[in-house]
Amino acid sequence: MQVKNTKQRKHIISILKDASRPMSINEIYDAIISELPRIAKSTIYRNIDQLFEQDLIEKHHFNDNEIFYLYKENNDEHTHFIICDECKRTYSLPSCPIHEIEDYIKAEGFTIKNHQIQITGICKSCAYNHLKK
Amino acid sequence: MQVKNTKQRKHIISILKDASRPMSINEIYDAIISELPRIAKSTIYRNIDQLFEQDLIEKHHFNDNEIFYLYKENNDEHTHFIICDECKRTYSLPSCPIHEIEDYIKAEGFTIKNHQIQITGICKSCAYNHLKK
DNA sequence: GTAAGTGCAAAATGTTTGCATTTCT
DNA sequence: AGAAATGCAAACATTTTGCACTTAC
Repeated sequence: MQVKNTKQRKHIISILKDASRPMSINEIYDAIISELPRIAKSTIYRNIDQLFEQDLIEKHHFNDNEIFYLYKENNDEHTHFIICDECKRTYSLPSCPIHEIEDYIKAEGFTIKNHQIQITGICKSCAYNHLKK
Repeated sequence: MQVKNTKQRKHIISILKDASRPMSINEIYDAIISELPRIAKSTIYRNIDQLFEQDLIEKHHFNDNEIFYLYKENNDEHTHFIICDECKRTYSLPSCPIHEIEDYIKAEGFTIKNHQIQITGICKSCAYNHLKK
């Protein structure tokens, strides 16, 4: 099945590429609607599904039901992030912790397709600000 | 606000306590329906919300929208899970990969409050079923 | 007795699907 | 021209809400 490079698709990709953080369907929709006022949300769903199938984007779950999508190219070195609950700044991890247990998982006959890590807490500078108060 | 120990609540808690893996709303519903045929799903939603507020259960997201709930008491040893994209069965990890990098994170002055891991893929038996076809 | 919780139905959300039409190639 | 994608509306699925009734305390 051949993928066609429609203007809707181009817009969606360009929005995801420009984003420095994972975006939800609604955020993508809001970002695109001014340029393509007639775009249907189903078009975004279908494109997102396709981009995921093509392994061009990754899914990120944060708090609740909403799923956020990140263009993989923007996460080349396979970085994971820790997020400060207060200032929402992200800090990257020096390595992928999953790597450590990959062999075990493989040995169990499980093939990893995807993985995600969320670490939240309080960063150094927010903790410091607390002390000052 | 006082929490009442209704039979619905007791059943939900007992199902979660008996479960060795995180369960979805539908799984809880299916497990309970034979004993309480008139229970409404909204009752389960409301109880789950309450249990979460009370910090008795934790939420686990895997790849798609469904959220799975695990009784905290059952996860004392701090287990993480991997889930098969196909059969949705969960398998537990032998150790917490975050532990490995905890020292690094602490050294950076970051205090971890919470963390989550999602690993998805295809399990041994689903892969085997593919081969047979 | 009273506040909290339940069941039910309806509403609100979020996602998917069918189909006629349009757009890429 | 033909396959793939779109927009729209309707279908589906999931979660939340309003309300009269029931239950735990």
